[in-house]
Amino acid sequence: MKDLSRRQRAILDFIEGFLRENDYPPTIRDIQRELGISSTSVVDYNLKVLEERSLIRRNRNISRGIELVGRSSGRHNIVAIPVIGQIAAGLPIPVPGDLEGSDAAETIELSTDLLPETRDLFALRVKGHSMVDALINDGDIVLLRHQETCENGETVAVWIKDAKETTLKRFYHEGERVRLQPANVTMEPIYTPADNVEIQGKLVSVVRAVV
Amino acid sequence: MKDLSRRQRAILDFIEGFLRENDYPPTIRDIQRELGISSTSVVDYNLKVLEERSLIRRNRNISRGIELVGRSSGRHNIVAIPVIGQIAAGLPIPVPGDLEGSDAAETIELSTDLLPETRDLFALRVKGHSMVDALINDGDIVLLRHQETCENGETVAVWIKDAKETTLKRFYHEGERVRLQPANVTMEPIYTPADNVEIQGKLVSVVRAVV
DNA sequence: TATAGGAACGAACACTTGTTCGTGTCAACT
DNA sequence: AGTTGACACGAACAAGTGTTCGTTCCTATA
Repeated sequence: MKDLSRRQRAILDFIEGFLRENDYPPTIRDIQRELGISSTSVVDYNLKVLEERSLIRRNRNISRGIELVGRSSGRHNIVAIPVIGQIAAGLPIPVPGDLEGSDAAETIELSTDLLPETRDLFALRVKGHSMVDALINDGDIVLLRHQETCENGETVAVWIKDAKETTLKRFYHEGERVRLQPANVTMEPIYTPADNVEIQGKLVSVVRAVV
Repeated sequence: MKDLSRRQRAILDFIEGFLRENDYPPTIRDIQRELGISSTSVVDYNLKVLEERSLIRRNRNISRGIELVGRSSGRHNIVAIPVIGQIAAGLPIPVPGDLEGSDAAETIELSTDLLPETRDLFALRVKGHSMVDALINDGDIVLLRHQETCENGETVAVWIKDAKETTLKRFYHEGERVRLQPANVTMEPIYTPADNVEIQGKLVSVVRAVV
């Protein structure tokens, strides 16, 4: 494939920047003015070239109908997940009261390609070192999906009633009892009666920002 | 603040959805058609109301000049970081050859509020369990900033020459030797001569998508 | 030198889109 | 009944914007 001309690259860059700034695409005349091109038809000509190489998509009969195909600055599949509290060994985890309250205190934004699905998600900040056996550190953010049951082998946040603590383990039904298996393969599982645990949510992702 | 009328809420919802679909804002007539409103001036009237409550921003003299203020579907501070390879105990990590090659194989998108800064970043997928002492699991993605020196206490990817392996540890200069401290507090540090290590990059973040 | 095609030019044209204005409806209040 | 204000209507207008077309410039190739 032939290289883009300098002008075509400049147009592409401008569109990208414009979209980043403005939330709406530029017009042909915006491009013309910015690049000092004397005619709109030149812009149109070059846009057609860009379109043929499917670097952009153009929506005819529509003003400002330019979309970036590479979408590196276009629309993202981003979800904002509310960080509704903390999770620590000795505390029950907060209940996702108003998942829809979009103006919550804090949110974490993740692209959906990291997430199998995005419904019923909430996030908690980990306090303390009680979950190092799940390879989760103090200060990490865990993403959970709210659910009260789970399949064997899923990692879930469970409240252990008699010990009065929350933990993150792989969960296995084994008849009358359950096995809670640490993610860290070198550590031993916990066995406890099935009615001694309450599943709080399923672990979906862990994000650690290193200071 | 008074409630929005049903019509105003419908308009707001439509704009939001349209923006999610289309990469460009709707026109007044798009809104009119969708909501079955008989006149563009009604839409204009209601948009003015929405604007007064600063739920949207309107760019006059510009077609499709509607921007959402809540920006829940607006522009995000998202960076796409290239996943340039794998990191494993026995292998040197790949060098970020062409960081600018935007059409690389895979990228991971993160919002910048998780990242102190976004320059020189690259990502590696972790293979194997050799980094559990840094609370990093097989399959995790580590974000590194390319640098060859570091401050005491920073977690860095180091190549240990005589052992011929890569590891992620907190790094401390201690005179002639260096101390490599696992993140897991229960594990012992490694001491080795300073000229036996090569710093590959500084750990910035860890992302784990749980299957 | 002649020719062809890529790239650019300028202007006119037509469609798209926001704005305005006079009017109408309806409920709440005086 | 009269008044007011929020909301809606329809139509005409004006500005914004994409498209088209004839033309020119330039370089490569025969």
